[in-house]
Amino acid sequence: MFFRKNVSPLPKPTKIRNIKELAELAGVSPGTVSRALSDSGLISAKTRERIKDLAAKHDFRPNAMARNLRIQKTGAIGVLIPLGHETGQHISDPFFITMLGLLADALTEQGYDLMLSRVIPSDTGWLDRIVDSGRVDGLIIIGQSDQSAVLDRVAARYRPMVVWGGHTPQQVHCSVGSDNFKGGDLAASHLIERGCKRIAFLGDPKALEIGQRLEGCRAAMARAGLSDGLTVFPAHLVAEAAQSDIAAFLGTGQHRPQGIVAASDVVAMSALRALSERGIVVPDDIRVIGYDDLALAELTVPRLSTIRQDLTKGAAALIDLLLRRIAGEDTPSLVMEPELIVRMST
Amino acid sequence: MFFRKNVSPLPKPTKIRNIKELAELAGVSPGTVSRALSDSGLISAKTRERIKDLAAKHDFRPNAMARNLRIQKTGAIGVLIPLGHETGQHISDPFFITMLGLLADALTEQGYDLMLSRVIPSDTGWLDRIVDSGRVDGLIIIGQSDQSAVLDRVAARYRPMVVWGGHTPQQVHCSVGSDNFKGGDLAASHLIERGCKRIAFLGDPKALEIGQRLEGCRAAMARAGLSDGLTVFPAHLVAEAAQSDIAAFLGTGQHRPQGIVAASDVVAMSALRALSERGIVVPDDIRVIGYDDLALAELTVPRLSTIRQDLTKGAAALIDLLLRRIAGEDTPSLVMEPELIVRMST
DNA sequence: CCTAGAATCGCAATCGATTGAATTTTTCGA
DNA sequence: TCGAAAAATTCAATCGATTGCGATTCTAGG
Repeated sequence: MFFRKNVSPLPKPTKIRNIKELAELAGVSPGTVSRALSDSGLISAKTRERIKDLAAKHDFRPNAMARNLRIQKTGAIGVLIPLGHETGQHISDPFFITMLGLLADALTEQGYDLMLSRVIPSDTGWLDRIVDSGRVDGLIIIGQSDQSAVLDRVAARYRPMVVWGGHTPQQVHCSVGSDNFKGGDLAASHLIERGCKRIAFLGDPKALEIGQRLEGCRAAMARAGLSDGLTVFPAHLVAEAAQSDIAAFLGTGQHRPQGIVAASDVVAMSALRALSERGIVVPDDIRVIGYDDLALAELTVPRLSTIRQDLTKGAAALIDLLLRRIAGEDTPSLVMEPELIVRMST
Repeated sequence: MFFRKNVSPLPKPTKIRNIKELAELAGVSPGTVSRALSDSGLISAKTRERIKDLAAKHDFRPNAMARNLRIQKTGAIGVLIPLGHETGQHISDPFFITMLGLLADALTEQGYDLMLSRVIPSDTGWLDRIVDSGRVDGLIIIGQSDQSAVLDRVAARYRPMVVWGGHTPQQVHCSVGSDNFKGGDLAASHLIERGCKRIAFLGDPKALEIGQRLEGCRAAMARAGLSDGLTVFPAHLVAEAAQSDIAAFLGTGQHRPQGIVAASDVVAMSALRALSERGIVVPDDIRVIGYDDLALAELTVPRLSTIRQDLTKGAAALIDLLLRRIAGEDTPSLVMEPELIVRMST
């Protein structure tokens, strides 16, 4: 590890620092410049063009902070990732980047900046601090984690906030997500159809969404008269940890499950590898189904069957609802249909 | 897909909107409140505590925009992901989330916000616009992509900017990254040692870093007298695309390579699956080595040998250098040693 | 009890852009 | 050519917090 010098930079000609300087350079008042730059109809076309050209020539752009203060808007949307149910979790989860990428694109398109924060809720006021800081015009929260209470409390006083995750009848906050209960049901039903009688659920049900997926599995098992066949293993979402946990779990010889419902594709991937290393063949010996249908699901060996959540549609909905809330509207939550994707692992 | 109503929210008691209101409520001047809240020594301990308590009781936090304007700082660092060499690329690459997570943690710890932007450089002024918008105190750019010229030009006038990626002797901008040439050399040498005489390089060398890795491979091959044994296949970083490309490439029967150097772990993953589906056994038939050593590399079947870049150290260095640049220092670039990690795929 | 000097606190300018109201300039019909 | 309406521009207040400087209060020594 060593340092290398960079070629040294060049100086630069004088620059316009604010709207006032640009104004006296153009021989008009600051107000006129402001209106010209913002395409106000109150300015004659010729001076507007003149000022715009001048601004372009000096590549001047009005100060965003000053504008924000006056307008009382920041032009930024906060995207929060609460890591409550899993302290010390590093988001190695590709789910986040997929969602983040979609949000970043859509927000940029709408002219908003994206402020990213990972929050590890130490106390109950973490969300209030962010809301009251006045740094964002609205908030998108990815996953309730185990913080539903906090979300509900804040949602009661702060409108421009939308949450990706599960939906419960009594919740106050506006959410977007797939029907996790139905998704879990779909997954378990699929395994049952394939002949599985003993099924393991891998995932930590403390997170709202995952708990709902588990309930869905339970319902499917009950319907099939297999209520006793479901085992829950609260595998962590962290890939490395899940790895050894799953291996240990599957070591329980004769009661080995015939099917695995993983709480996410990443957990499923961990399971696939653990199984492969123990010489257990998927899907012949054990069938595995994931959740999310990330791009990764196509890359596993064998290709992963999974429950698809349409993240593209989800991201679009999150932003649509948020913008409407910023505009003052009171929007309902959105629950999307999950879809069973059958590939090679079941 | 359907909507569900949320429970309606409650009203709230009157709230302090600014420092002035808090001041008259406390019977002091706004200036005093400001000083009290910012722990200025010019205020007596008792009034300071009194005001702080009052602020806490009304959970009042001074407006960030106003503060920013006055202080001439935003408290935010921009993180940019240029997607130049690959139009339409969706960052499904776990590399980004790994880096982003590390940066988010470290920046939060330093009291900075993180503003994320994905940029698809349409013209040559994309970076100037961001710099001049005045929305951030500094910039971290992840990967030069094919935009080195733009980076150099802007670096000449804008100091608080650090780039993750490759380093060239003539570059103007400050960069942090591993020695890609040496990394490529390491990868190819390892395969050569294992007996490979025909090696394929998978990755698009238009991106600076990847081009350097390729050069490293070339050097290793030349040293071993195998200059003719290297084939380059410009596989896209996009997982799905890489998939079919790689499969097509490996269909070229008798000249099939004995080893594959993938430009990243994600590309390597694609290769592994393509091989597996064609019944080609790794490492017996073909050896595969990746680059990055992401968490994913532990989850592939078989576990992926790879060239490790210490992203934790890298992220820390990016931020350290950036903060020093913000403070006015002129920092050199940092080149870290890559490390060969041998697992099961070679 | 008086006063120098330190400890607190208030006053008012400032950051840079926006915008309603006032003012000046232009336009155009009579 | 005059004057009123319309168009263009200027003026000045405002957003909310920070901070140098001046004013006031307090402390303590003589």
